[in-house]
Amino acid sequence: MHIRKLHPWDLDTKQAADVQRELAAEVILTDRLDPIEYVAGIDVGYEDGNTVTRAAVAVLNFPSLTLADWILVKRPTTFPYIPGYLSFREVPAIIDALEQLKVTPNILFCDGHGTIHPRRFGIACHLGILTGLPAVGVGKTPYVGKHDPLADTKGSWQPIRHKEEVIGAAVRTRVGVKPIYVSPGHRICLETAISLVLKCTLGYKQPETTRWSHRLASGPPIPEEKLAGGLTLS
DNA sequence: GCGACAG
DNA sequence: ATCTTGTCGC
Repeated sequence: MHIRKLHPWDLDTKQAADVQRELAAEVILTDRLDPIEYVAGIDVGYEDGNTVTRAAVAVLNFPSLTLADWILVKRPTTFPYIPGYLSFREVPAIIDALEQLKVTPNILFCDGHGTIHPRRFGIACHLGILTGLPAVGVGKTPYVGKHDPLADTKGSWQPIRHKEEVIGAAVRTRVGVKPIYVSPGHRICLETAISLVLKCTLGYKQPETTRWSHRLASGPPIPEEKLAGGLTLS
């Protein structure tokens, strides 16, 4: 798939913030989805004391959630982790991975936030704008904003507000477990994003997309036969 | 000025 | 993110 090159990556935080404010204006927060046949999970891991970045993408058939395609790429780490600028550290490697995919996904599920961000431009928004694809942010911990307590039932959720604005939601995907944080990245509204995340979630806290990509990016090497295709995470 | 701070 | 022991529950 082809990805737009809208700006350089070797920027300081001042310049990066300008890029974020500029591109945030392009983000679409209403549904402009194509029929969903493939859902991609994206995650990044690190090796060798953070000097090597590993970007993984797992494309699952929807709604069966079996593996349709996957890719894992490694490249030198070029940007430090700075809250608010995660995409400048992880997106370059993710782009390398997406370009090598054989199956083009209809939507991207990113490990990290979308509009749950100081400037409303988290990594899911950045990937959505660069690829032009619908994108959703799926985070494990809160970042900015507050929300009321969640009911302890599967599927319950509460809006997250920041500066008089609803920017995402805390979603309980499993009883007795802390919620995950969902926010739109691009071409999708919050309610649809939550619904889709729940449809991709089976018996675990994280949706299957995240579980696959996380295992590829951070887990031990996976035997070829286990990745042959059409399989379910075990 | 002080505290908080996605992965 | 990564490292890493012990512990609780199905």
